[in-house]
Amino acid sequence: MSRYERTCLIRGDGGRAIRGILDRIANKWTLLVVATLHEQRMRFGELQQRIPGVSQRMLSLTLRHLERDGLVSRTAYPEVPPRVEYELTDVGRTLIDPAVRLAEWAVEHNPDIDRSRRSYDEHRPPEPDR
Amino acid sequence: MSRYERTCLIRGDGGRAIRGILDRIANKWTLLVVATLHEQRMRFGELQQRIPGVSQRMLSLTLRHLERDGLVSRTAYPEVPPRVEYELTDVGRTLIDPAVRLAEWAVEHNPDIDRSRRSYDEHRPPEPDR
DNA sequence: CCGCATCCTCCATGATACTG
DNA sequence: CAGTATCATGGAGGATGCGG
Repeated sequence: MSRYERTCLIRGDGGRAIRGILDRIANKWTLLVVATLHEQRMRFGELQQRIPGVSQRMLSLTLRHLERDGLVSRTAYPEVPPRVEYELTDVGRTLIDPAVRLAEWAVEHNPDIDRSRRSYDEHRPPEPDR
Repeated sequence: MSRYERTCLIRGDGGRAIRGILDRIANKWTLLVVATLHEQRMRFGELQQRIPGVSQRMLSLTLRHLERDGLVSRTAYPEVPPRVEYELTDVGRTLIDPAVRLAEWAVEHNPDIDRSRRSYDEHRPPEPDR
């Protein structure tokens, strides 16, 4: 794949494709939920315990978005007390791979980036006063 | 790499690494700028022409963030009128690969997701009135 | 030509409280 | 247990005008 072809995959159609997927995953919790569910199917409360810091509201919203996109399936059992289990769909599982690539990149280059930021901020000190 | 190890890359340290990289690239323009610069070094105005819809302000902000992170280098030529050229750094170029994976995933699965959304919205019609 | 300053709007996130 | 309802807030993004 040539350099030009690679950028076309990103820039194609004015970037609508890549933007669509970013709009989906580029929020605080989606990838964490997907990664957590990748280990095994799980109940709501279990998910909340395993994802430190997520609120009931945000977990609920995230799961519903994922369900709507067909990346997660939801199964409610008619019991008392209620039990609801979430599970990655086949499509949802395919998202793990590109997400892991991204995580690998992050882990590998975070030191470089942090260093660059410190250097940049040093040469252009932000508001001294105020 | 086992399934557990893969999720660890994403969930490790409570997801801080993946969140960091998402905070960087998960905005409207960053990946488009990186992909466009991947073809060749380029001036500000040329970038703006090649990225449909970007405003001067957002292009300027995006470029400065990328420069701060060390993904893009900026060269200003002391001429009149001013000329400024932007170019991916070595680190910046390494971002293309994971970004392309993501774009491939998007292109491949967008149809599935669109179908799922339509189906979901059909069975749960949103506010009929109002 | 390049790009910063200002003002404004909207949405994602979060805290809290309530319900089946 | 598994959510929804309500309210508050910060930051992303856009429009416009000025400045070197």
